[in-house]
Amino acid sequence: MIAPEQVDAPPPGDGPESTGPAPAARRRVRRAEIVAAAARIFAQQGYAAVGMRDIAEAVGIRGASLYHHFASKEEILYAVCLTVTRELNEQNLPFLDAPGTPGQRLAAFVRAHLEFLQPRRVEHIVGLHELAALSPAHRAEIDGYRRYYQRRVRDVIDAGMRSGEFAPADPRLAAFAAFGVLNGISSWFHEDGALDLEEVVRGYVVLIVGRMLGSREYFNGQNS
Amino acid sequence: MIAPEQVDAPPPGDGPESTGPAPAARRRVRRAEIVAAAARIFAQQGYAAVGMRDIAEAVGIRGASLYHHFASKEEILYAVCLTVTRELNEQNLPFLDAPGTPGQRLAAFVRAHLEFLQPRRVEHIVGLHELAALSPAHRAEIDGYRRYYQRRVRDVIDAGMRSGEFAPADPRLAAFAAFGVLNGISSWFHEDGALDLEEVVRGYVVLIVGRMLGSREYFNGQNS
DNA sequence: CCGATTGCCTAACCGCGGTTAGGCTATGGG
DNA sequence: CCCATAGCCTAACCGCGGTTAGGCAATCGG
Repeated sequence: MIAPEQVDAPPPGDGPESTGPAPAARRRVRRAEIVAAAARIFAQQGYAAVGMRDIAEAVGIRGASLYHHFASKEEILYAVCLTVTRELNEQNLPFLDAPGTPGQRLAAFVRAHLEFLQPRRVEHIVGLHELAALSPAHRAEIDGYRRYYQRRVRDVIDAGMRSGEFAPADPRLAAFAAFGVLNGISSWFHEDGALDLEEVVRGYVVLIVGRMLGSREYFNGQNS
Repeated sequence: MIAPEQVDAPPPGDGPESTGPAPAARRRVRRAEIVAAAARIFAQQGYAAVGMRDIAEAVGIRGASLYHHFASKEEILYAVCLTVTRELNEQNLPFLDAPGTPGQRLAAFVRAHLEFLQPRRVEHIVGLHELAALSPAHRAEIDGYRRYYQRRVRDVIDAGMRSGEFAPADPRLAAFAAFGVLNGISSWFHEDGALDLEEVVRGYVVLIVGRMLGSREYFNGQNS
C-alpha cells in the first residue's frame, strides 16, 4: 500500500476544550513540512546530492528522526512527485471538460496550469527531473498521471482541429510543443523577475491557443 | 577481465610507414569515448547516481583508470556540458547572421537546432538537468553560453517584430516559449518513435516561426 | 635498440550518507 | 492519574564510491 494516510480532511474541530491540534493532524502537517522542504532542496541541488541530514536540518530535526515520518529517502521523493503530479491532474483537467469550444477550454486550462505551477515551482522541477530516481513502481505511477494529462490535452487539440477552430497541424506535435512551452516556465520564471504571472498567462494563452493553434478568438490579446 | 580488446578503429594506414594513429589523437579519441559513454549514463540515471566504475565499465576499463584522462568526475560532466553547449553555439548561431529576413533566418536556425540535437539527445539532457552538479566556475561558463544563445534568438525575434514580419508580442515571452518548444524535444523524441526527424523539423518550423511568431512565409507547410 | 612515457591495472583508503537500534520526554486518552 | 504512544534524540553501523598509490606491459621517439 502506498501512502495510507493521504487523507486531507481538515482537522476535526477538536471539541470544546482544546489540547492543540489533533495528533493525527499534527502528523500530516509535519509530513507536509518535510515534503515541502525536501522539494525545495531537491530542486536546488538534485535528489542524489541531498542527504537525509540536509532535509532534516531544513525542518529543524535530526536525520534519523525523518524515519518516523517516511520509510526511506525515496519515499520522500515519491511524496513530492505524487502530490504535485496528482494535484495537477485533479485541479486542471476539469477545465478540459467544462462547456465551451476547445479553444476556450484550452485557454482556461493554460491559465490554470500556469497559476497552479507558480507556487509549486520547486515541486514541479523535481517532478520533471528526478523521475529516474524513483523506484520502478513509483515511477510507473507518476508516468501514468503524466501520460494521461498529456493525452487529454492532445485530445482537445485534436477536437479543435477537426472542428475547424484550430489551424491544421499534427496534433501530436502541437501537443508536444504546447507542453514544451507550458513546462518550460518552471525553468525561468521566478517572482522577482521582470515579468509578473498575469502577463505571462495572458501572453502564453495568446501564443499557444491563439497563435500556435490558430484560434481566432485568442489571436490577439483581447480576451484573457 | 572485461572486454580486453576494445580497440575499434581499424589501424588507419596513416601514411607511408605506419605506427598507428598519432598518440595525441588516440588520447583525444579515448576522451571522447569516455565523454560519450558518460553522457549516455548520466542522462539515463542522473549524474550523482552514476559511479566512476560505471562509466569505466562502459568503455571497458577500470574505475581508477579514468583518472588518466580526467582529473575528477566533475570534469567529465563538465566536458559533456561544455562540448554540447559550445557546439550548439558554434554551429547554429551563424544561421542567425546569414542573409535573409528574420523569419528565414529563424527557420533555418530551428532546423539546425533540431538536427543538431537529434544525435546528441543524451548530452543535451545532461546539459539541461545537471548544471547544479557543476562547480560554480564551470557552471557560470556554461550559463554564459546558454544566455548568449537565447539572447541572440530573442534579438532576431525582436527585429522581426519591429520590422512587422512577425506578429506583435512580448519578445521575451516569445523567446522563452520558442526555447520551451525547442528544448522539449529531447524529452520525448527518440528515433524508434512514430515521428521521424524531418516531420518534426517541418512541423516545428511552421508552429514556431509560422504560427507562434506569425511569419506569413511559414504559416503553412509550403516552405521547408 | 633503449628508455621514457602512456594506458591500464590492483589494492586500498576513507569519508559520506542511508539506515538501524535503543533511549528519553511529553502528551493525551482512558 | 497512569501508561502507551508520538516524536525526537544520540550513537553507531556499514557499504558505496571518489580518489590515491604504486606497479606492469606496450609503445614510440631518439
